[in-house]
Amino acid sequence: MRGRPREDGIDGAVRRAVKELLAEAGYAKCTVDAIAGRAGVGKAALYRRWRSKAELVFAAVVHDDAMAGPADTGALQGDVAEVLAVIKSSLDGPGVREALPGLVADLRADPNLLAGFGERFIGRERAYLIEMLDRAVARGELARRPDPVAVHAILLGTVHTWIHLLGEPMGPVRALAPALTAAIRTLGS
Amino acid sequence: MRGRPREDGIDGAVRRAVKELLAEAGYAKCTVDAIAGRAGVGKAALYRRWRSKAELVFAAVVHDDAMAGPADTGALQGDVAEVLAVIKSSLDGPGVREALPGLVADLRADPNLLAGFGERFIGRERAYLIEMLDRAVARGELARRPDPVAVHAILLGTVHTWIHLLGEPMGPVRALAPALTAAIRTLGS
Amino acid sequence: MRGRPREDGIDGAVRRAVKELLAEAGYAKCTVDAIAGRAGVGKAALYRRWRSKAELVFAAVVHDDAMAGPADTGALQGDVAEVLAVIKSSLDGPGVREALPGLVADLRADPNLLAGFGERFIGRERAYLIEMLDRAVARGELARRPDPVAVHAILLGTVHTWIHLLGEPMGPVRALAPALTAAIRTLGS
Amino acid sequence: MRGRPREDGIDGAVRRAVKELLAEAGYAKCTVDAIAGRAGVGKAALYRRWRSKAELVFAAVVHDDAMAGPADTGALQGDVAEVLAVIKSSLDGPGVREALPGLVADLRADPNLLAGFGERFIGRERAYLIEMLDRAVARGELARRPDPVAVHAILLGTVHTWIHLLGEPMGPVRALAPALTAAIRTLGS
DNA sequence: AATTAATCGAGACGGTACGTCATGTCTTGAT
DNA sequence: ATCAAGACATGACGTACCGTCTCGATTAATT
Repeated sequence: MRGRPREDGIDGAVRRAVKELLAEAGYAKCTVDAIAGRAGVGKAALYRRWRSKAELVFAAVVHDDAMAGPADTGALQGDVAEVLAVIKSSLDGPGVREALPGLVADLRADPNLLAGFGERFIGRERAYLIEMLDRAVARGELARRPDPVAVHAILLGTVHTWIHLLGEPMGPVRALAPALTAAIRTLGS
Repeated sequence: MRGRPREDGIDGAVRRAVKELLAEAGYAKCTVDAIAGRAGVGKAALYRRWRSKAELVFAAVVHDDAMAGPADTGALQGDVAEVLAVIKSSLDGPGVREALPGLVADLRADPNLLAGFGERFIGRERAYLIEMLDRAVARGELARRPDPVAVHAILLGTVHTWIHLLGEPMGPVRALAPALTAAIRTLGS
Repeated sequence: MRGRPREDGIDGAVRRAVKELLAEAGYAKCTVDAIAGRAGVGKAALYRRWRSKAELVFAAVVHDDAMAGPADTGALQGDVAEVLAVIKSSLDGPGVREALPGLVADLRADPNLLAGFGERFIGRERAYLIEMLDRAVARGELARRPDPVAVHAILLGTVHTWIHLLGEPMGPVRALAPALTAAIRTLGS
Repeated sequence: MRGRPREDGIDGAVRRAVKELLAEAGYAKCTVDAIAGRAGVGKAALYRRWRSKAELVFAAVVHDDAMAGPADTGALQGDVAEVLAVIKSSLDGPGVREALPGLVADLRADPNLLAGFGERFIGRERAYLIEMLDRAVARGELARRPDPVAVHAILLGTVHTWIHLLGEPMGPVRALAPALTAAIRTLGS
């Protein structure tokens, strides 16, 4: 016997409720009870799916369809511009802006969460970058592949810090592409 | 009537207690009650000195001598290396590593805190960078002064994200100086 | 169309499970889920038979043969002793001791339940007492029939309170018969 | 250093809130949150004073001023009438009627509570009865002192069961005094 | 034999209460 | 006016229970 299967609509309703509440009220006011109420769902259904509020919000906000796949523009600077756009969209969507700092803070407290985040978010982005760098090497734009961690820090870091630490509006991300491409070229020379 | 003057040893005892608790248990377990207990101090004494837990931990963890002043090395790349070193030391000290994500999260929740932090930390660093960039323009290394916010995002972002988001050990920061200098040159050309 | 008939063994398995859980853990820990699990039965099967946990436990714990029928001993004091014995056996069986206070509490909360209980348990006992009193009047032992509610309160109350409120072991119930018979005689004089 | 002393008004405000809620909505709706809200008190203040909801309601409902002291009327039947009145007032006051079944149920679950109840309520009442019986023996109304537990069961049980189990309105308790006095006389002959 | 319909165990669902914990404020008596 | 101690209001968290509902499988009586 398998028992009653989990209802389909709940995951979606919860994700929607989380994003709405984050946008309306911020991470602090985004209560588990409020989420359940907004989604028309009992708290038990939430904790059956996610082990804590952090996991719940994380799952709602880190959308799986981000980083769909590497886009090959034929030149390193074009690829960098693409990556920057994807990174920005994944850090600046509705809800993410408000949630991310709180989420990153919760990561430190829960090793399980940290591992999941590293694997699902950082790891996938890293793989994308490695492909991009390897293509540039194959094309002859880079003499050797630079340390992917350093490249990751430069690209993700610039966008993430601009949005979440400096607190100033960020213009079009493409404007950064030439400068950051130059940095990558220096690392790969 | 001036009343009893504030006791001297409290600030130091509190800073020590905060750092110990951060190292032992992380930001979440670093409770205000725990801090007061560890420091042998009443909570009122804490809130008489700092307005919130975030201010308290911030004061305990960010050393004021971090941004002592701009060091003029005579060349842009040297200045960048200096700045990176200062940034890293201010983000990677004992306690900061554990505290910073939680601190940044609290910042979002409280606009007052955000303003204070922006002024005291971001603003000072920004001023430092502007001096550095102006010197490079004067020297002829840059055709014009690039947007300081962008430069700030690149330098602070790379270090901050490497340490606090990627979760991988960061090598000597000087190795990044050439690449990030190249980025700045591109922005200022 | 009649569909699949109810399985035979379920009632018995449930009663056994309820009694075991009451004895092991008391009324509070005697959860509906625990009962279902112990009896190897789904919760739906329980709620198909009884409308609430209170009904379920009540049915499991109160044996229907308790109030089999009035026993005519030929004298009021003998009848009282019989009634007391029946009352005690219905309040002191295995499981009842642990369950009754919780059951009575649930009764207060649900008027439907209260009505059902009153009819099935109190009412039947009351009818028995009325028969007994009428026989005594017919015999000439009582001048008139006293208020059956008062008699009920005296007989049931003494046993019920001794067992469930005073918390002290109760000796043979026959010892009480002369005293309580005297009380009834006073009421009926 | 002793710290801030507990506020005086809280105990009283809580007791009042509990009684009001019990009278308005019954034991089930008498939530801890509702009590705290009605009393204008935080939940922490409640759990600082009582370890559970049961202890809280118990303290609010079992008033210490009940059973102020034995009243000597000069005759056993008068004393019995007095005791019955006191017992009834302690079981039928505002709030008690609704709370008692739930409270008695909770007693079974918590041995600490059971001990407290036995000592503070049953024990005090028992002592009262013993005095009453000894006076009757001294007066020559009884040949010997009957078992106080049996007397307790008869007096408390009749009233308690009438109110809380039979669910019928109880007339003036004095009407029971002659009958129950006869029972006691029989036990003490 | 095929259909129909009520049952079965398993377990997810909404609702609601509980008891714990953290923050920032306030109140003692003492210094 | 400050100190240590600790009580206070507020409000979120995660757990537990109840009674309902849904699933696929099983079982008989009716077609």
